[in-house]
Amino acid sequence: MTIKEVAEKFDMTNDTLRYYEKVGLVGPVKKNSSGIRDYSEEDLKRIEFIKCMRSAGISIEVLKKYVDLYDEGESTKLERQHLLEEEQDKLEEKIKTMTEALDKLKYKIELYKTNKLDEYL
Amino acid sequence: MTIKEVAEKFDMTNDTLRYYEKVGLVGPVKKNSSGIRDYSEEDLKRIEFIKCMRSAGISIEVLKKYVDLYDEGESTKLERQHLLEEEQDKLEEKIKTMTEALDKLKYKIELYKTNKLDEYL
DNA sequence: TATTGACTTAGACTAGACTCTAAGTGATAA
DNA sequence: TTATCACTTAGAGTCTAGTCTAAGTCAATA
Repeated sequence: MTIKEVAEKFDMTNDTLRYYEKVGLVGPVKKNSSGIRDYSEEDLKRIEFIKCMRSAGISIEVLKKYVDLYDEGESTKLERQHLLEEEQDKLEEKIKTMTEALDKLKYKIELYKTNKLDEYL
Repeated sequence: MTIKEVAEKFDMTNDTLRYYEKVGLVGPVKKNSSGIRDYSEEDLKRIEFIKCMRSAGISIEVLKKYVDLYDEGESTKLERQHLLEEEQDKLEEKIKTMTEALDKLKYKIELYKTNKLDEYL
C-alpha cells in the first residue's frame, strides 16, 4: 500500500505519515526498488492504533516509548502494561474534566435559551 | 486579589494570567497606584470560566471571540449562544472519540493481563 | 524524447499556548 | 539608606506536532 493510499484510508497527510516514521512510531516502512514506500499489514495496524491513541491526546513521546518497549521484546511486557495503565488513568481523568466542562457549557446554554442570563461572561 | 493569589487559587502561573490579559481574555485588570494588578470578583469569575473551557480544549481564539461578543453587549446574545452550541457539539464529539480510544486501551490492557497478547504493538 | 506527476529527502517553517528573560519600579525590612 | 522582594513591561524563546519547501528521482504518457 502506498503512502497516498494509507493517508486516504486513515484520513491523514503523507507528511504526517513520514513524520511518524521519522520519529520512529511506525516502520521503518519497506521501500520498493525505486525507493517508494510500501506499507505492510502490520504497519497499517500500528498506524491505526497510533491514530486512535493520538486522537485521545496521548503524546507522540509516550507512544514512542511504548513502541520502543515493544520492539525490545517480551521482557518489557509488564512495563508496557504499566505504561498503558498510566495512560488509561490520565485519559479517564481527562474525560472527566471534559465532561464537567461540557456540563457547565450546557448549563450556560440553558441560561441563554431561557433568557436568564445576568452573569459575568 | 493579587496576581499571585489568583494564580494559586486557580493553579496556574502568573505568566499565564498576564498572557490571558494580553490577548484580551480577561480584564483589563484594575491596577493600584503602583501599577500592581488587583483582580475583581468579575475577573475571577471570568478566569474560572476560561480555565474550565481551556481544560476542555476550547481554543484561546474561540474564547476570545466569545469574550469580544460579550463585551459588545445584548445584541450579540444569539450569536454567543450559537458559538457555545457549536463548542458543545465539538466537545461532545471529542469526548466520544476519547471514550472510544479509552475502550481500546482497556481492551489492550486486558490482553496484557490475560497474557493473550499476540498482536502488533 | 520530453514532460508530467507522484514520489523521495533534508531541513526550514508554522501555529498555538504558553514560559522565560532582561531591565525597571516601588514598598518594606535590616 | 540600602538591600531585598514582589511586582511590572516588552519581547524573545520553547515545546509539540505537524506542515511546507526545494531539489531531486523515476515511471508512464503525449
